[in-house]
Amino acid sequence: MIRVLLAEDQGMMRGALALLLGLEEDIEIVAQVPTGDGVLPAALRERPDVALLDIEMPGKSGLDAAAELREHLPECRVLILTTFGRPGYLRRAMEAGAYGFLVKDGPVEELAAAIRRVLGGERVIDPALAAAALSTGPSPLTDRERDVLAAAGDGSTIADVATRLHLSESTVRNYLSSAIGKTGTRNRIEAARQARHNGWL
Amino acid sequence: MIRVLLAEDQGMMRGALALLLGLEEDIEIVAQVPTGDGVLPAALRERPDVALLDIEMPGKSGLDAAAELREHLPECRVLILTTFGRPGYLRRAMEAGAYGFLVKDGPVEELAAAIRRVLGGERVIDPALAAAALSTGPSPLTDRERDVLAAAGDGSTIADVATRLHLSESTVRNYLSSAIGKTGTRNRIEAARQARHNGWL
DNA sequence: AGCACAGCAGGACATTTGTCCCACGGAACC
DNA sequence: GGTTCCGTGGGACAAATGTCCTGCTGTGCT
Repeated sequence: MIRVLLAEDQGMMRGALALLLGLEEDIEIVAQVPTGDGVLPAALRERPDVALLDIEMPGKSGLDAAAELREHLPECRVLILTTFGRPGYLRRAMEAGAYGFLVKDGPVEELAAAIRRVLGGERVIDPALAAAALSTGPSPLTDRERDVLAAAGDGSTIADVATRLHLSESTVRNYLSSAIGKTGTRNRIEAARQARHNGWL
Repeated sequence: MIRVLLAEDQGMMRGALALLLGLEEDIEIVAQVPTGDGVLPAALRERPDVALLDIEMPGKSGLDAAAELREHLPECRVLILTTFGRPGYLRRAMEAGAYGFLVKDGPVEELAAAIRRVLGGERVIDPALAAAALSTGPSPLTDRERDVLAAAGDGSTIADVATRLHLSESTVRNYLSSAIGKTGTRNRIEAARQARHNGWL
């Protein structure tokens, strides 16, 4: 029996996947968690063979959870399952020690197959996505540029961001300008969109 | 047998739901479509009893598809299934003649139950969501304000929007200013966020 | 006929945003 | 010891944005 932990915030998706995987004779869902923070405790308790992690979740992201798992439960194989095939996500997933990266667009049959392959030590990655990740390259943004861009992307003014990050307005302007330059966009909104699209935030 | 049409763009979700509903003894998935445009043709061909429609899909939205169904196949009951419980979505779903409105957060068991209830002529709506929809009120935006806000919310400049909508820059500025005022926000980005959040776009 | 309101457009003005300078301290890497 | 980044700030300036006003048309309602 392959013991699987399932982390996914959307109730219906989580329930459907659990039910579905439960139908496989060799797979057993030993834990279901709806948040990123719940992953490590549940994993330490249940010791699953494979962790199936969504990225966008309340609390910690699935990528952060993957990094935690590698540190505290390295024998547990991580399989990322996400809505968005962002190049930066794939890159970060690999850096966090994930064994596989699936997008939710594919057919469901892929899922059980991927779990088995990952358990066998194989890497499971959509080739097209891998190519995109390589051609996009790593994020050109520095840490602070990323922070500022993330904080400014929701319509906050420069003054807001400065207050929130304890920076001067000048500094915020400078980081934004630099982020806009590096992303080749025309303003902070496009820059934030672009960065988000690439999985850089 | 309840004949169900399933429209959902995300492959894994669609597959999982189809499999799941197929397990129910009284439910049969007679069509699966990944786009809004595919709904009506498939419905006319298969004559389902219930149409289970996602809202955010490529092509037509599920809300538009619901309106089409009411016109061309009024005996088919529409059940909206969406990720986002936006007040404006619920309002528009009701106006489009939907019988039920479910968010994907709930448990999967809800789904089959909702299908049966909708077929029985019952309305299925999350009470909390209904309250939110009523308290939020209808969209205060005029058609053009909505168009302009939607076109400007992605980082486009005023000049871009003016060109795209064949308006003068002055007009675009005026609509934006008015939309910002009506939403009680500070700039176009916040206004667009707010409007999107309420399901007004 | 009168009124309100949507759609459209222009002008004037203040504020915000984006760009390009400069500067300083610290860390990392020769 | 020098060089090159990053993080942090300031100032000056141009461009974009947001506000407020005026004006015109058409439609619908009373």
